[in-house]
Amino acid sequence: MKPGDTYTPHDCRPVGEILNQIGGKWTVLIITRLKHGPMRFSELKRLIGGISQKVLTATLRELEMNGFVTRTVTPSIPPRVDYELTDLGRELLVPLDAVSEWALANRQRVLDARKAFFEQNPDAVPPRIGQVATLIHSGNSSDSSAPVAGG
Amino acid sequence: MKPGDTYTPHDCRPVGEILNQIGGKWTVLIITRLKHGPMRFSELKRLIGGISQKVLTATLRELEMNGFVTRTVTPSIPPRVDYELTDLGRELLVPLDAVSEWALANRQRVLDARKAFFEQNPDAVPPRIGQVATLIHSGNSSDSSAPVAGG
DNA sequence: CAGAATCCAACTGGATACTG
DNA sequence: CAGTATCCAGTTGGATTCTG
Repeated sequence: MKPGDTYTPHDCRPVGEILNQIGGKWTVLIITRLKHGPMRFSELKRLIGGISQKVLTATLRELEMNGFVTRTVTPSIPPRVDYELTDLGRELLVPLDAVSEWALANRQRVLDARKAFFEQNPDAVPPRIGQVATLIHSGNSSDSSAPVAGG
Repeated sequence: MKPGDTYTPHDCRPVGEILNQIGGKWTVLIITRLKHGPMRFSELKRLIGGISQKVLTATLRELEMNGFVTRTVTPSIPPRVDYELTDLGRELLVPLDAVSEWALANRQRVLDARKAFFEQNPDAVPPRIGQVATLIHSGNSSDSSAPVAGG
């Protein structure tokens, strides 16, 4: 875009829809968790940690609807359900994984930035929008009560 | 990972924190909107559309705390506030933009998958988790009341 | 084990009014 | 214009209980 041009937000809207799908609080975590192959419901739940059964079920259902994962029921006793990435899901995994990697690689920088910010604005109060930001104020976070993610 | 290995979710947790930060409903939109340079509050609001002033303010504040954007106040009358990506923000933009691009490029495939799913499960009800999924059921979506995003 | 259903507190975010 | 403060309805999601 050359300076002077008016930036036309042409195809912005449609993307927002999809982003809402893949930008859910847990979507990235789930999809990256399925990176290495199919996984059972309980495995996912345990690996992710901090997600309730209700929400995990709902999120998986949504991922299924959007064609990112398949749901395979094995009618044994006890029953067994496996979730696996579809081709579409595996493709989405690529950029999502990049985000995940970035987050892992730059965690400390963000933490530092946050620390610096609060040193300069001692009385600033972290706004809560959208999903919870688990680390919020607390400088460090060897705290293991936080949600999960990564690669 | 070789088969037989137990997948160790080593550094999963910390990343989740960061993901929560950048995975907010509007974060991706805002950051990609700042791609081409600084932008005023009202510009952002208009470009994004569908975001309330309260939430935009809060989200920007959070981005600022995390070191992704700077906030520059020009004490004129009327006042003027510009937001701009920091170095950290510009780095984050890279993977985030990739996600955005992917969403744009694959919108139709997701829509098709959704359509197919609902044809097979006529009585399925889209679960609502996390942020709203604006397109939900409705087959197509030339509907322009949806949120925003993209490149 | 996987998940559906119910209950309910907590939080979110929109609308509105007001300020510098 | 940019933002804060307040009010408040709607939604979310955790806990719990129950089923095949």
